[in-house]
Amino acid sequence: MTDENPSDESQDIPEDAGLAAHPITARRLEKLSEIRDGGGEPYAYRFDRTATAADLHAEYGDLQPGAETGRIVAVAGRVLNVRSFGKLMFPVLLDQTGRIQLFVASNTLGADEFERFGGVDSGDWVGAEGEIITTKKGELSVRVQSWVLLSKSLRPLPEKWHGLKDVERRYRQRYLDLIVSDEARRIAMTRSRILAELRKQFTDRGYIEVETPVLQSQAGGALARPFETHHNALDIDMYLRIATELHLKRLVVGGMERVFELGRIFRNEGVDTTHNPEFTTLEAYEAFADYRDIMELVEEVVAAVAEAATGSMQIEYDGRPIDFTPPYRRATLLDLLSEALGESVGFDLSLTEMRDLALSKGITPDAAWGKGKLITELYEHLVEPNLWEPIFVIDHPKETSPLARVHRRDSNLTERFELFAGGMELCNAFSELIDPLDQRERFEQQAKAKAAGDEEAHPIDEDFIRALEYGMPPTGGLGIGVDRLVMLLTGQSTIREVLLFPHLKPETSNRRPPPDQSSTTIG
RNA sequence: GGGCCUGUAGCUCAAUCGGCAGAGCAGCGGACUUUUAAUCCGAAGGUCGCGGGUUCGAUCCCCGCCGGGCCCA
Repeated sequence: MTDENPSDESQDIPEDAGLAAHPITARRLEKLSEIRDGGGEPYAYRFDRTATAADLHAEYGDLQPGAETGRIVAVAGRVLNVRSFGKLMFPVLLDQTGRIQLFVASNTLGADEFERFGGVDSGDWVGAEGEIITTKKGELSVRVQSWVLLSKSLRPLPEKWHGLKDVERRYRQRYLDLIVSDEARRIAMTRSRILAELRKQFTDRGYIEVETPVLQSQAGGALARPFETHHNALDIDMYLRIATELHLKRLVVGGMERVFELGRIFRNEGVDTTHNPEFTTLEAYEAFADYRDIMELVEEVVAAVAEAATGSMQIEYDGRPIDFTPPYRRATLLDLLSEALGESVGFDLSLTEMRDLALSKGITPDAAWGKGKLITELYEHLVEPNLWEPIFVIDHPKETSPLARVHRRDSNLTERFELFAGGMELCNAFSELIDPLDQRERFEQQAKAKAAGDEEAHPIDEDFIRALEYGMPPTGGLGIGVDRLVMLLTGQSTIREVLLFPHLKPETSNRRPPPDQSSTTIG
């Protein structure tokens, strides 16, 4: 969304006048003019790089101190800091692959070029060409024979040793975080590898990757509040999707037997360490499969992704080991609950008995809750917090699973599973509900809840029912919470660390007081 | 939504039981041809998040607001 309101105070970071107002940035503006006055260009158009930092360390990492290779390379990167001596400088360059030191000597470069290099500030982008050598102390370096300023930096970098600690600024100005934090770069790279491996796993199995609408006139496929927006030309309210489920299933109806979508969804709810308003899911649907087939699929995919991300199926999270080697334990929700309670619980209990049980565990049941909801609440309170090793929790109550197919052996239950690991729900999957008449009934129940004030209740999607009426093959479906998977595999305890740009409240200026309402004139 | 913590120099952090706000690093000036947080000398650098109140005097106490973190619902 763009904000065209010119009176908005979002521009609290000083532009030109502000940079001139502070000695550090003023000096850099001055250098910028000096470069231009001397006929130089502080912002280059391109540079021919012949080696990255990682290339050099891989090829020449074991040279002895004082080595000369005779090989000339051109490197490029951001100057992190410059250790400067009288006629020598040791700038450290950072590129996407890592660091490489430059060796800048007056007698190699010539007095004039050496002096010009003296004007380089930390943060500047520089390209340099020279021989690969090691210094007396053995540091692999490029002995600069020629260099070019690629981009002048006008702001100082955070301190080299402590880096950027201010969590808020690390999120708001992720570019700075990426410059100074190896960990921030590592997480970003690992996330990319995880996404790539997920894609590979599904495409290798014959799944077709598709894209379905983000903007919808009705948001379905999950129980959540959507973001609302408006289509001006059509003059209709629209919603951002809260799931990709219903469109993907339409595609299965259309005969696309294996489809998946890896994409962003949006839920209008609170923000905490595991929730961001927009997040990434992978949903996959496979015709002729049931939830047991999907469990096998998930085991293989998760294990492969763990291996791709960390190099191993055994990882550590929050100081505790997790082993992603298949197969994973499978247990029904009712068995797990019974185990936690020390007594057998099931739908044979009366509603009253179950409400009393809930009350005795500190849960205050809502009048509208049926047995299924009570069981789910008890399970969430007593079982979920203790799940750690990968486990498939299976056969959830029908009442709390409006999109899953009824269990073939128990009409109170559905054929559904959730994969838990490291205390987090990673996947949710079902034998999909393909009976259009059953689906309509489920929707109608949701409509009643909605009428009763449940804002997260599912709307009736007539076209989806119509699609089912044309006939959907038996299908197993799956949703993976990609951000949580990334958290687990990168060892992060908050979702904000695995999102490059996590949601934060807008930054507002505190430089000026808010407009005085009494003096505001409204036309 | 509730509780606790938090915002001070470019960065990382001190301090002031209410009385001229400090350090390290960075930056600036100087010395230095092999550094690895280089070292040494010197001079600088502040809207103490924003607004109000109490007070002779507020960065500190009180109220409100804004942002952030953690825990709980």
